[in-house]
Amino acid sequence: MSQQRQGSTPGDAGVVPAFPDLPEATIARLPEYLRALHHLAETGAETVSSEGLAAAAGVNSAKLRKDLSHLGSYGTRGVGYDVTLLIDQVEYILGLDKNRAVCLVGVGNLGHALAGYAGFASRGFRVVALFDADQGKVGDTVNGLVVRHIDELPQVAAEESIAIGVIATPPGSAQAVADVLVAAGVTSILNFAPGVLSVPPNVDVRKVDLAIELQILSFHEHRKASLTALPGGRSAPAGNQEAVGS
Amino acid sequence: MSQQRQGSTPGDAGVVPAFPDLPEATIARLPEYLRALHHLAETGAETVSSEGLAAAAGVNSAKLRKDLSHLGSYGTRGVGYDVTLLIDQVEYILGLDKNRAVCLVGVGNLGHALAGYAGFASRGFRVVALFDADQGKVGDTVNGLVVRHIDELPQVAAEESIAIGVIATPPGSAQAVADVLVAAGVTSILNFAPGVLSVPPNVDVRKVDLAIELQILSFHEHRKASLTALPGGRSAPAGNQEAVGS
DNA sequence: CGCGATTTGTGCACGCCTTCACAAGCGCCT
DNA sequence: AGGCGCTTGTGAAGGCGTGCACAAATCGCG
Repeated sequence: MSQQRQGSTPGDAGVVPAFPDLPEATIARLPEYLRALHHLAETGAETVSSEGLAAAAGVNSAKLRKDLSHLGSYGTRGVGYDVTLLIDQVEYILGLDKNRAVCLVGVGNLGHALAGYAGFASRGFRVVALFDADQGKVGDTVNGLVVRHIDELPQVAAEESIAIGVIATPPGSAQAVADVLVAAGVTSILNFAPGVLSVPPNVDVRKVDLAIELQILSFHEHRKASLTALPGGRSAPAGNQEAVGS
Repeated sequence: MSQQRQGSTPGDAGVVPAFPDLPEATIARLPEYLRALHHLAETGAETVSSEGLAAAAGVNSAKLRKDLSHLGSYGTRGVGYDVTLLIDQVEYILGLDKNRAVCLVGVGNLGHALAGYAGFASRGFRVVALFDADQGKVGDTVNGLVVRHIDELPQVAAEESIAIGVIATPPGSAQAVADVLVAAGVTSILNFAPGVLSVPPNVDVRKVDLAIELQILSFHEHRKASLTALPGGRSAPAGNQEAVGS
């Protein structure tokens, strides 16, 4: 899955959450449902069946029904789900009704692209500040935002009440940046740098490693190649003799 | 998990794979182990214990041992794992011993960054061709590569024997690009465009949606906020009366 | 007003994955 | 050469997620 997850602040034991504790797998699919719902709303659909929404989101209809049932009963039997009602409900659960401020650290190759990524703004996230440790980049304007030095992060984070930080630095700087973010009160981090981040248990970290995705695809290429080589009849690549040999 | 997965070509039933069919969860972790191993090798370590490698990769030691046991016995009891031997073995399994050619379609904001992403080259992937449908971008040079028109994709893919394609186009163009890639013989696709791709069952698709990651973090922010609101004693956000009401 | 068509919500079983706990094996020290 | 400590590899148990299949519920029509 290529992401870290942290504990769930069991500090004040005894106080029951009073918040729908959805399965992680369901949470990970809600954004996909939301995207499909917005697409349906644009085409003027009033209601959707679980079958239709499931197809639009690329999942099984039974899975979708079970996922949605976890947030309550928002469908009508015999009819389907009210599109706009469901959109509101999913956005509420995901906390997207509040416009969330995000800061980005590391205005390199990737950070530059992330700062201008339209998909963030269109889904309720505002990138409100850019930081970098390189004085040569401080002062540059990227997508209408001025790059500030990372030393200003604590002050800016407090002013703008930033709760989510994105790390797009080289691997060597990632842990130090994470420490600064945590010290500044950031409680959610999206990390694009390879490697494992160490953070306090109340901070959530999600990791996206672009190279890992390619490596997983490479494995499947390898598997497919070794499969088609045998029945196909071309020269098989000598199996795995030099690799399996003890 | 936010990714699609396709069937496993059960066409020629009866022919046994003769390839270690690892659990998907294990495969997804192998790249992380590999990165940790390379890091250890750079520091001059000869061997690692499962405990040490697990810590470096951010997982449980029992999980790591079970994962590695699926590829065979490459550890020595009482000592640990030979770092270089394990690197070779994991790279062989992932198919990284062959230098894999990758093409990238969509040289926009994100595509520009991906074309220059150092993490690809450093892990055995060569971006050998860039494509775009916009004539205004065709001819530009990005990271030493000339952007070609997408109509040239089939020819170039055949010449360079490209098996992996990366889609970094706007959502509306993603399906059309996927169709072109599949027709050109590409059998693995890494898709950065939001939405569901429809491809033949022998093609593997992995999806990375940057906004989805933020939305998942937003959910956890929402959850954490609603948890600390109750015991803390500030004004609770009125529960979910307008949301739960039928 | 009742009936049938349709679709949601869910109990249940199955399979995958994780985690624990421990036997088996290896090297080192005496 | 023997024993001791350390580490791997794995059997078993538990938990989580998926998918099936069906009862419950709603709408529309006659």
